[in-house]
Amino acid sequence: MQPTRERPTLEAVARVAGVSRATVSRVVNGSPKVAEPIRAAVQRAVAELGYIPNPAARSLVTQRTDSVALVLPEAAGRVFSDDPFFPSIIHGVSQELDTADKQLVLMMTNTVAGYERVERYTTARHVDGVLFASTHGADPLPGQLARLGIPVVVTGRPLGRSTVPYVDVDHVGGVRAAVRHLLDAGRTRIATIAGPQDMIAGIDRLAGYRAELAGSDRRSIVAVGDFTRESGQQAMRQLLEDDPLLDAVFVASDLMAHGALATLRAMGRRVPEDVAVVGFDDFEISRYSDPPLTTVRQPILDLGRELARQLLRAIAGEEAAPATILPTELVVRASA
Amino acid sequence: MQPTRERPTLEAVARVAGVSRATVSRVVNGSPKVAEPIRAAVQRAVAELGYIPNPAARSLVTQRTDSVALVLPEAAGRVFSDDPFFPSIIHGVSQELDTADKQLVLMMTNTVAGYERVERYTTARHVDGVLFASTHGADPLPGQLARLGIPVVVTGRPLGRSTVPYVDVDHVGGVRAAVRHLLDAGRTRIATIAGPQDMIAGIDRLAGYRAELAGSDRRSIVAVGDFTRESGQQAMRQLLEDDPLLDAVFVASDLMAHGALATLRAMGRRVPEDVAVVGFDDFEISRYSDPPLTTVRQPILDLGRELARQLLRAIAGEEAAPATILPTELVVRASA
DNA sequence: GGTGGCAGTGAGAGCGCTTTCAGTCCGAAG
DNA sequence: CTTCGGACTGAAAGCGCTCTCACTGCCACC
Repeated sequence: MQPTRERPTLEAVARVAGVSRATVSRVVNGSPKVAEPIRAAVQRAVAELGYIPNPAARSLVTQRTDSVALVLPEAAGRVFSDDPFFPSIIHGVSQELDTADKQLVLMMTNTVAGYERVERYTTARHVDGVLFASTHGADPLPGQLARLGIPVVVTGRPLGRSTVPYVDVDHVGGVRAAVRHLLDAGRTRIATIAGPQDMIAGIDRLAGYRAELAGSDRRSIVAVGDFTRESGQQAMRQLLEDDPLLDAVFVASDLMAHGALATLRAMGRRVPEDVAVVGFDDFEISRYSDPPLTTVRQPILDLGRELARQLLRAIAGEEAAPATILPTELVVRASA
Repeated sequence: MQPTRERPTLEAVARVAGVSRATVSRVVNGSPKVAEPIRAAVQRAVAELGYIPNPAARSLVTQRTDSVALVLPEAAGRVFSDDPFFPSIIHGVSQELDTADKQLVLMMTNTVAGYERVERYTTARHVDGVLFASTHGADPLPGQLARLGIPVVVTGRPLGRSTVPYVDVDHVGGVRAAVRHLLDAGRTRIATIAGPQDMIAGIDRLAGYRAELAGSDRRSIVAVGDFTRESGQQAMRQLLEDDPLLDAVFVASDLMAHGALATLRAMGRRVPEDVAVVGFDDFEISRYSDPPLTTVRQPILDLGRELARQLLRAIAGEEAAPATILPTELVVRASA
């Protein structure tokens, strides 16, 4: 429409303020070595012209972009159906980045092509650092970028030996508390619906279940799901078939727990009278299920924030902690 | 760590290929006017050096950034608790942007400071265009940016007279179908839980309810919520108090509908025998409620995609459609 | 055998900013 | 009254890329 009014440049501001470009630059970037009256004059000129620095020009010379990428695997529907995990991560990351005045570039991938795009984009130094959330298996990209000297932080302890800094929650501790709760309540046949065994969250939660059970004389009864509601439904059926007399089940995710609840209801089991159920996540929805779900709370928002914080630290050149573990906590409601 | 190996520049590639920078630039950008043998030589050099163009340098001269911003209001918890609306929008936008090889910069705001950041960032031409999702009331920023000549598209018909292009769903049509369904089933006292009246979605859905009811001899019974589960619970109590004999309720969002379901259960009403309930959204969760929720499906993913598509069109200089309306559809399940 | 025209290529001028590096100007010290 | 140092300021060199414009061959045409 409008002939896009010329955006003022440093040059223009310098002219108006009667100083050199260098001085304006110093004022804009808050250098301390500018005399007060001149600083004021420049600021007046900046305000008058509505000057805003051109980010491209700036990053061309500074080699910084003041933005970071958050890479999410766009795994089969999981990402954004009704699983609030990624949204919370995004939210947390965004909050933290805001305070540092950095931009958030979101990248979702599943296809090989998309993967390559991420690689190109990040190695092109289009961003100052990269965050990876919830990668399956042993993803090589984080390590690869790290080796190129690009700051990287991932969620979840990496599988295999990787030296990439990560942030995770205390899966094992949370699960053990959950299973202990079940044991303390006198439950004798405690089953579990585990998560995918190519993700650290799935692996660790199963390990926690086994570890706590090992201290008792109960045997383990295991079915595996993929964190989705359907898989929880399915796995619960399996479990009931394997041991019709089970009286408790620890489910490795809230969504699967809700699936399990549905199956139990369909099979005529009362919760918690016949079967106690404990989940893992503490999603909002679990406060409203019937019955409300006892679950292990993991601080996902904080996970996102911590993730960003560590990356910012690395970008600033500080040594990032190689590992940060956030606490989990059992939230007791009606289901167990 | 590693002394960040020098990234090769155009210059380096030109030297290796034995041509000028201009020619390399042409090859990299796919200009057709380069002789085949030279093109091949350049491509070989590019591959050999692992050359990736510096985006900052490029956008400094082209005035393009190949990225667009998506602005979300970080309204009181709503954004990312367990409401999959924004996640779906993001997902849709992201998909469409991917195919155009553009980057997605996510910006969340609620504070005035954040708002100003968005303004600075977007007017600094840090992005090629801006998408706004679900703004409350008559937000001035979209119009303001549009006036600066920056491509903008918003979700939801803007309140007030604004000329900003928008994408929305057919709220009224969907609601009318829902209410008609209730009427056809012989329900006589049909109430509604409306959404916030400072959002077009809230306004239009209430209008649809009134419009359809106007064709019958039924009177309207209205309570207002804010799209959250809690407000739905609350509003349902209100409604039951206002008219203990109501036998149906159209709820303007699925989350509120689930709240209403909880209240109805608590008050001893059977659904759908005593009270029929219809929601609006068709979130994943509504397939699993007890009973499964009859609801109006709105294609949120498509909304996001269309949003991005319109913006890309505008960025490409094509005339964007001033308004795009996506269809809604009644999905009948057990609750009505 | 000129003259045009065209396809392909290269030189060079920036895009708007940061950052040395070399002053300039003063007050303090000798 | 020099001399020095400190505190500022400005000139200018790029950062890596695109794109105009001029130029070189070459072929077609009269």
